[in-house]
Amino acid sequence: MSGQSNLDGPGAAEPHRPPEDVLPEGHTIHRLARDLKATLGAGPNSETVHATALQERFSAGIARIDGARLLRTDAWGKHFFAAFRPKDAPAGTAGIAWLHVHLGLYGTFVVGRGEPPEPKGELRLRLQSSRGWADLRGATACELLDDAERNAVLARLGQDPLRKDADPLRPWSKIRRSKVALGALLMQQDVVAGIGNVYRAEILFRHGLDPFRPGRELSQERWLDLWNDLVVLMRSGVRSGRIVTTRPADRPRRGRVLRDDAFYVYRRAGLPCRICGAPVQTVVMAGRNLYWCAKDQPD
DNA sequence: TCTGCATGAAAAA
DNA sequence: TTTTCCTGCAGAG
Repeated sequence: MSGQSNLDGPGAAEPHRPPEDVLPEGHTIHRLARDLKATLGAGPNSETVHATALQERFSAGIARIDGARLLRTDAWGKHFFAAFRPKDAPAGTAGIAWLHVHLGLYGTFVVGRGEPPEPKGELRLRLQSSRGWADLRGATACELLDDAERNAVLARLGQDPLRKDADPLRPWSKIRRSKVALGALLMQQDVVAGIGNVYRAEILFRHGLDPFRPGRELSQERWLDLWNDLVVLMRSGVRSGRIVTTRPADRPRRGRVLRDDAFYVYRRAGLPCRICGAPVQTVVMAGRNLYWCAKDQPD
């Protein structure tokens, strides 16, 4: 759970509980970038933002963006960036300070309008304007970067299906030569940025692909099919704030998708496959639990 | 109350 | 490949 916003519901100023089924992968971070900008306000003439680092150990230098103007927000894969112009910085692009956040496994960045709730628990960073607030907890990375340092982070990342200018042939040039299993390749952020353990399992199922098959045995046509599907699924994830990969025809109930119906194989070890009824398999691959159906993923 | 596990990734070995 | 780190929750007892 993380990167949620409560912009959609009524009473948005109230502290809210995140939906149980929010699983932060790349879509969460893109949604966060959008919500944070909309909530705090961003641009060259926007009001300044109050930044409070409540765990200085993880937030060295954050004081520099206290009273700074938020210019814009951005996401690449699972990395969140916010551009600030500090009070003492000259006009132009020089002196821009980038807040870089990576939520890791436990991080949450909760955004809300109106007055923020009383800070409690392990609050790491709070951003606040007259319009709203954003509270960060538990993130792996929370730091200020200059342009060069930000570029170094971006240089380590592969193409992000959620970015309009993403080129699927760039990851393909790695995959087509790789002996590494497809299920491991998809988790490598320098191949495709933003896929996490849920999208990995689900996209392989949707395309009938054997997670153990080496990348180089995949055809370009099937790779592009997979990529295009990823774009659709992840964009839907940004809109709804949750991951749903099952097709309506494969769900037992109509209406709002229940958590139990949202996935084909993720966390369904031992349960019957929605298509063939065979038990869903699980094994640790690339350090994470992989789920798949041996019968429906033969290729 | 205690334990283990979870959406991640860097460091250590 | 294994360990480590950050937090919150569910399930066991």
